[in-house]
Order: sequence, then C-alpha cells, then structure tokens
Amino acid sequence: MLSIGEFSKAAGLPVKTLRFYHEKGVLIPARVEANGYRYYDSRNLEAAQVIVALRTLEFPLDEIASLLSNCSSDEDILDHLTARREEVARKIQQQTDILSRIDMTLERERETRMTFAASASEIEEKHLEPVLIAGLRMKGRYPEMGKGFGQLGRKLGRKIAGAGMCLYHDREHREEDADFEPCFPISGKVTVPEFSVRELPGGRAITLVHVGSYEDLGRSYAKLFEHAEEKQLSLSCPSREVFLKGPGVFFKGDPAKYATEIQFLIADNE
Amino acid sequence: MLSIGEFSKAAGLPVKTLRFYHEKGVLIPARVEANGYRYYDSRNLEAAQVIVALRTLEFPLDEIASLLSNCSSDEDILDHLTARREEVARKIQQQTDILSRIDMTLERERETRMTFAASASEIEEKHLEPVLIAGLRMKGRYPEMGKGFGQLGRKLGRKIAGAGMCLYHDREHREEDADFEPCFPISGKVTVPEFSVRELPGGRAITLVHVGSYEDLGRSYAKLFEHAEEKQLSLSCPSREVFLKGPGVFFKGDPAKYATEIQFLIADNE
DNA sequence: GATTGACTCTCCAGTTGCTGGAAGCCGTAA
DNA sequence: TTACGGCTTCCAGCAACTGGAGAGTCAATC
Repeated sequence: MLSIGEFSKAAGLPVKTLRFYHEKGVLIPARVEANGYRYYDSRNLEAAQVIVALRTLEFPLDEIASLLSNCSSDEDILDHLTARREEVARKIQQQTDILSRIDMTLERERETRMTFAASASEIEEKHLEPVLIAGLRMKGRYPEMGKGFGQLGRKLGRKIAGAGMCLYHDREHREEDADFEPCFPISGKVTVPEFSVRELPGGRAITLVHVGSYEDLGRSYAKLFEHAEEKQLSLSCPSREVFLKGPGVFFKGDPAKYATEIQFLIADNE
Repeated sequence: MLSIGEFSKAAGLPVKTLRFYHEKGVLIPARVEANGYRYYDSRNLEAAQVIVALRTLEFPLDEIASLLSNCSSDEDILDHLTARREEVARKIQQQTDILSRIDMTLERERETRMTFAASASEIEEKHLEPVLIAGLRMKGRYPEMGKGFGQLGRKLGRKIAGAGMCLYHDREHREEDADFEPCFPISGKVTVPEFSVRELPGGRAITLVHVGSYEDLGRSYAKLFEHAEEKQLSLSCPSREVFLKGPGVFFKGDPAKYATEIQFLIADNE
C-alpha cells in the first residue's frame, strides 16, 4: 500500500491529478482511511499505466473510466481506437486547413511587398507578360467588386498566384451599370462555371502606380490619358487595375497607403 | 444602430457570444443604454468580421482583442500569423504522432489475429523463413523480459514488423541467471547500439502453439521434447517463443487466452 | 510530551470559449 | 391588460487539470 505521494512517483502522475482522478471515478484508491488519506495498491498502478497510455492518445477521461471497468484486453477497445483514430484524423485535417490558410495569407503578403517594392510611382512604358486568370464579370456599381473578390477568393483558394486585379470593359468611367471583371492570376486550370478562365494577352503597355485611396484614382487616370495623348498612343480596352496593396484579409488598412497599378495595353496600329 | 439580435444576424454570431465578447472586451458595442441594452454600429460589424476571420484560425480571444486595438492593417499582424503558424504546425505534429501510434496498435492487433487464426494447436513440422530481427540479450530472471520489450518497443517504433519473440540461449530452463533475448522482427536496418540486429536463420523446425498462461509453458515443452525423441530429431539452440498473443499495449488481458508458439529448429546431422 | 517538518486533506478559484437556463425588465400589439 | 418576443443579469457547466489557502496527520527528534 502506497500513500498518495509514493504512488504519485510510482505512477508518474501529480498528486493533484490523482485526487482529481479519484473524484472523477477513473482511479479509485484501494483504501481510503477514515481521515481521508488515500492508499493505493498494485492493481491501482496497473490501472494508472493504462490511464497514462490512453491519455497520451488523448482519450477523454470518462471514456477511459468506462474502458477500465468494462475491458480487460486490448481487443475490447479496438472500436474505441478506431473511433479515436477518426477523431484525430479529423483534427489533423482541420489544423492543416488552418495552416494552409495562414500560409496563403503570409505568401500573399510577402508577394505584395515584393511587387510593391519593384514598382515606381511614375508613368512607365513596359512589356506585360500574358497571364492566366479566372475572372467574374459583373455589371453594377464599383463597390460591388468586393463581393466578386470574395467569391473568387473562396472558390480559388490556393490556386491564386498573384495580386488581385480588375478589368474595366467600359471605355469611360460609369457610376452605375458599369461593366467590370474582378479576377485573380491562377496557377492552373480551374473549372468553376461562373468564372471565366482565360489567358490575358501581353504586350506593350503604359502603367502608373497610384498610391492612395480609390476615390482619387481619377487623377491618376487623367495623368495617364494626358501622357498617351502627348505620345499619340492609342490605348486598348479593357484597362486593368492591379491591386498591389488594398484592404487586407483581416484589416482594411490605411487607404492612403493603398497602391494600385493602372495598366493600359497599347493598341498596335501599324 | 442595430440591436443585439439584429447585429447577431448581420455578423453571424450568436447573441450569447456577442455578450461574452463584450464582457471580454473583444467587441464593445458602440452604445449601451441606461437600461443595459447594447447597440452596434458599422464599425462593430467590421470588427466582428475581423474577429470571425481570426477565430477561424483559432487565435485566442485575448490576442484578438489586442490585435483589434493595436492593428489596422494586415502587415501589423504578420508576426502573430507566423507565431500562430508555428503553434498550428506543432499541434499537427502532435496529432500526427498520436495517429501513428494508434495505427501501429491497430496494425499490431490485426496481425495478431491473422497469425493466431493461421496457427494450429498441435505439434507441427514446418519450414521457417529467415527473419531480420533486433534483439536485446539479457541475463537474469524471465519476468525481466517485460522491460526488454519495453525498451525495444520504444526505440524501434514503427520499424516493428511482426509479433514479439524471445530467444532462449540456455539449453535448459533456469529460474535465475537465465540467458535470453527478447526481440522483434523489423522492416529495415536499425542502428541502436544496445540492440543486436541480425538475420535469424530459417530451416526445418518443430513448433507447437501453447495456449494459456506462461506458467504452464513447461507442459508444452515436455510434449515437444517427447515428440522429438520419438522421431529422433535433434533440436538446435536457441529455441524461440513467438508471442502470438500476450499482454496488450493497454490491458494485460486474460492469461488463459495467451498464445505462444514454441519453435525449435531441427539440427541437420547428415 | 512537545515540537518540527513533511505530508495530506478539503474546498475554492481559475484556465478557454463559449452554451444553457432561470428570473426579471422592456416595448409593442391585440 | 395581457401576452409575447426580445433584452438584461447572474449562475452553472463543459474538460482536464493546476494553484493556493487553511487545516489536519504522521513520524521523528529533542
């Protein structure tokens, strides 16, 4: 017969835990004196080892209690083991989901920083590479765009391969009934019926990175048009806005720091 | 301004949870009337969305609260995201460990059943295949064997490829100072200095499956020796016991149901 | 026999993120 | 007026402990 302190060392469980197990009926001491002192025997020690083994597999205590009173051989608990297995597999799946969501966000953020650092805030003429996108064409008001991106983001998940962008199929600014298409560059074929998956053409383009709130985009467009007129460039439709930095996944951030690259392909008319 | 019920629908959070978040200081309603009624505004809604997003990543509430009051942009929480990432990765690792331990046990049990079903309880002459083992030779009393198996099990882990067995290097039964070697068949090279890793030779053997407690093994040995004498077979050392079914990982089980195959290679003396 | 120090006891509270219930107030419609 | 729904606070419970307070017990020593 061991006192609780001795048994604690033998079983490798804290005294507090032993008292708790007693209270829960999981491990009942062989003898309890009138003064409340608990004394444990070798059968208790065996039970304690079973408990420890099952707890390392994170079996709940009440299940362990019932196993201890109903089972005497490993084969009796096979069902419980398979059930536990399912549960653990489910947990792993769930945590893996979380992990990949975090990784996506971090990846996204890192990339944002890269493209952002590489972009000047002046009018540039440069060559755009063709890019595979999935887009969702919508008609309405510009603020509706958020919902479009929401849908795209949810469905595309980890297929997203770059900063979100928007194509404007109108030749001029429209408050209502505008025709635009939020889209994401993607890394492989996607088959969602609502989305238009295609390759955006590359080519010579003039671009300008607009830093600040979307409400001031007009001024940057004006600059671009002015430049195009000077250089006698004819700009092709649709125009594109690449959201180098906009509202984040969690926080809106500061609109004064938003960065949006406006891109116009130059129509070759030779 | 929305009442708590309306806001609950808008934010997709139960009323109880909103009150709880208020109490915890995570989401404080824009206005609280003298009668205690809570009213929420659009800023609260934004905060609620941030909270929901961060909760799906299982951020703790107090961390969310501090993020909400200190951060306004996604880049502010990059550190927290990476920390969360670590934490989640740790959890996955841990659960994966548990999963593989469960799988090992299930695998073990399934195999036990197979070998058990395939074994007759009569003296048999059969051919044994060579088998790669890791063994731990010990001198002492038989009950010490348990510790040896414990060590082997812990170190070999998922390399174990079959039921445990024991080699007896003595030519006769010894209570004390016996020379025996608990071992496991293994699936690949193992380099633990204390263990002897080698191939057990195969060959013609006589075997008998002993069903019952280890204490009665003597009777089965006697049967075997008698048979060997009748047939004028000379038995080679070490003899082997294969523990088809013994005490389990968790429970001891019923000794009357233990099954142990005794194997003696037949010394070829042509 | 008294005292000391280690050991043990019970009871309560706190952890995390809610969830449920009881009892009671508030506002409105029939 | 009364019913009803919505709102309030407060308390309890989950799971598996952990920590602390305050008090009783044991064995040995002085």
